[in-house]
Amino acid sequence: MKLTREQAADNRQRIIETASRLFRKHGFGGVGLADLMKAAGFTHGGFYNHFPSKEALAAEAASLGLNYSSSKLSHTLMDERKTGRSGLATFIERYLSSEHRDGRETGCTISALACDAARESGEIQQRFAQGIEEELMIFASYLAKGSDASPLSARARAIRLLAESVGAIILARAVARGNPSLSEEILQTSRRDLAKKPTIEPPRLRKKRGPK
Amino acid sequence: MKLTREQAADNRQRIIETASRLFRKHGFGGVGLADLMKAAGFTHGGFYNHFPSKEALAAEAASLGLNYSSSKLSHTLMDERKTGRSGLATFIERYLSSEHRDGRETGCTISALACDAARESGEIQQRFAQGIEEELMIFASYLAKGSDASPLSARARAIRLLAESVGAIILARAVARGNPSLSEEILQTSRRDLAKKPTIEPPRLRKKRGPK
DNA sequence: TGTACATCAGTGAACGCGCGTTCACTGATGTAC
DNA sequence: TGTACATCAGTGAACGCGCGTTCACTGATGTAC
Repeated sequence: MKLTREQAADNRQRIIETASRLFRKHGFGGVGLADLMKAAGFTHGGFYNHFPSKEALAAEAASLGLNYSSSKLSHTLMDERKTGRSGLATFIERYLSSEHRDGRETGCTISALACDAARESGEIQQRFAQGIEEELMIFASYLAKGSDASPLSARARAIRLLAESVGAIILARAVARGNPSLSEEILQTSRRDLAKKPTIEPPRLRKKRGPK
Repeated sequence: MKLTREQAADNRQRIIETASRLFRKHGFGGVGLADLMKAAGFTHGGFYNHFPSKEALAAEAASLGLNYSSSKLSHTLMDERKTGRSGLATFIERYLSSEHRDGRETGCTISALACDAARESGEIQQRFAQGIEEELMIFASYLAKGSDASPLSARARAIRLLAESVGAIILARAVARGNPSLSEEILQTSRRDLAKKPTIEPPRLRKKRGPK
């Protein structure tokens, strides 16, 4: 029952794609290989024809998800020329939506698995580092364009933007079924305020409240 | 070998404290009850004398960790009267330190377990919601004090502050062993820029770069 | 206050189950001649 | 181009292991009288 090389490569890819989705949904430890292979349409014995270990698959699956997110982010930001709408605003609206909160399986790999990655091997952390670095560069290049901010400052703003986006959606997910209105509030607040470029934000009145 | 009620209650508390540490380090699924009970100094058979299930312990352990964080945060912010240093600056410096990044076991429960909580039951998510709400109120009350910002705005700023803090340390942890310098950069950038109150941040020069 | 007994937090062995991994086997593909 | 054989991606059963949970048992505590 040997397959053509092409078919075998396709099957391998299908396993990675399935793993990428299931790991995002349940965590690296939350899916067994048997279920995973079944979801991809195979029996679980054949797993080791493609990968040396579950961890190796986890690394590939992480990379796949991270790469997909990067290219999607890049397109979202660049599309502002077509749509005439701020690419950053579009990103924020989508990323901090309740659909994205409820759709870990098909959403951002960083927000779905960053906590798990903290407990994983250096190999997996390297994949995350590459994915995060890629997204930071995309954000920084976008932020540097059309402003006189130095590249350094654009880089710093990219880091803060990613940190707040990831942090907000993780918080919203952590309370989604425990306090839905708090979850919505977190998303709404972040959506509303992240879209404001910090530099456009009007300086607050400094009328100081006297001591006592 | 029955114990006094007081001793039994102490033992129960010791199990929760041990669980709180180990869950933060390894995740809810990353620690077995046998290891957990052993770490607390017991054989694992006695677990069900104290808790109906592992999940029930997870909920108690989450609450314990979250309550501890809240009271620590409250003290850090209030201590600025004694230390003469901005309580917020002290918090940020500690929270986004490499020590905290490397010390999940004794650090913030939200940043250690928020991703896991997203996959857990409503019961555990309720505990997280309570803990997060508590921290938001502490931040908001601090931010509202000594400024003329409306309570609404203080609340919004509290949400963003928590989101960015949590997001930054989670990102830093996800790449700590895969790209240590990126991890440091994320912490440093967030430390440096989060400490600036957004309103104090000087408006950027608007000298616009001409098209082309 | 003293005695008899129920309580219950411990111990340690056992339960079934699902895990990651291994293995013998299959049979169409790809290759050597 | 045709034949003989090695390759290898599948299948499905099995491996040891650790998991959460259960259970019979222990014996000092706490209680009823």
